[in-house]
Amino acid sequence: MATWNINSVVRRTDQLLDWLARTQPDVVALQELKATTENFPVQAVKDAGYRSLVVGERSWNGVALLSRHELVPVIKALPGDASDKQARYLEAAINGMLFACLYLPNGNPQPGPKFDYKLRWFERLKKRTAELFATGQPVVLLGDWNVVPTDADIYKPDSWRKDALLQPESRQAFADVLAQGWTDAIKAVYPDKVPFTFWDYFRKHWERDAGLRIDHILVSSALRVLDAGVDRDERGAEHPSDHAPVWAEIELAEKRRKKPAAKPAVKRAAAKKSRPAPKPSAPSDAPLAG
DNA sequence: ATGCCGAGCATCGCTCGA
Repeated sequence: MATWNINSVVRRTDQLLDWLARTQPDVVALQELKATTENFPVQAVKDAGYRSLVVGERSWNGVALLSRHELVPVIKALPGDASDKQARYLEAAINGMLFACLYLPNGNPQPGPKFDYKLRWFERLKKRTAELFATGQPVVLLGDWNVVPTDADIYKPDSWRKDALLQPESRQAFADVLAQGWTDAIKAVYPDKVPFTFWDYFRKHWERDAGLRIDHILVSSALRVLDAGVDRDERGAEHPSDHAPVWAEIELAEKRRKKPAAKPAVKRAAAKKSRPAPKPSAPSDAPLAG
């Protein structure tokens, strides 16, 4: 499975199709479609082997879930404020698991009404994720969280200190979600030095690997993370999104008791940890996504 | 303090993103 803030699905349909064909994730969460539901490339995605569930919006926002398997809609908006019409949240059931695709408000400039909206949205999200975790069912939260969780998740924290993504309130809200019991998939695989997921278009930040980690995959306690990573090559492509896809391989936690033998996927994850993070120009890790 | 880049559109100048 994977999550990708694609920054216009119309502008980058070809890149999306190439990436799907190459990496073949089972489930994909997309954010910042910048397209209405009608303008989403449903047929091209279908031809690539994926069903799609889209909550679009003209010009801004927009989220979608793609799946190779049957995809049952659960909710198409974050509960808690019927007046909030921004297309930022979507849940679907796939293969007995629940997938939530979220695009958390950016919140800049800060302070101000946009930051207030971000924090209110986060409070609504915390309620929903607490409900989902409490079911004990396998649940995955994927998306652009617009939060740099700690100073270790950004190239140079002091240069972004006033940004909404680094504010103590934003970080506390993210920590509150994690404290419900979720596992941060990237952090689980890279406990020491995490890979970045976003590099803005300015000042050759990509070329300098001056990035941020703001796209996150959180899994519930019914699931176990086998491996995870970032498809950095997509950020180095022609006319790229400013975000790279983040992927994770998971399995049901109960499987561990049934199959105690070591799995190759686990070995691969262990080997990956011992390597230094690749440079932007280096080929990305094998982009297999469960 | 600002623009830097890139995308959408009520398009050639603004808003938004992060």
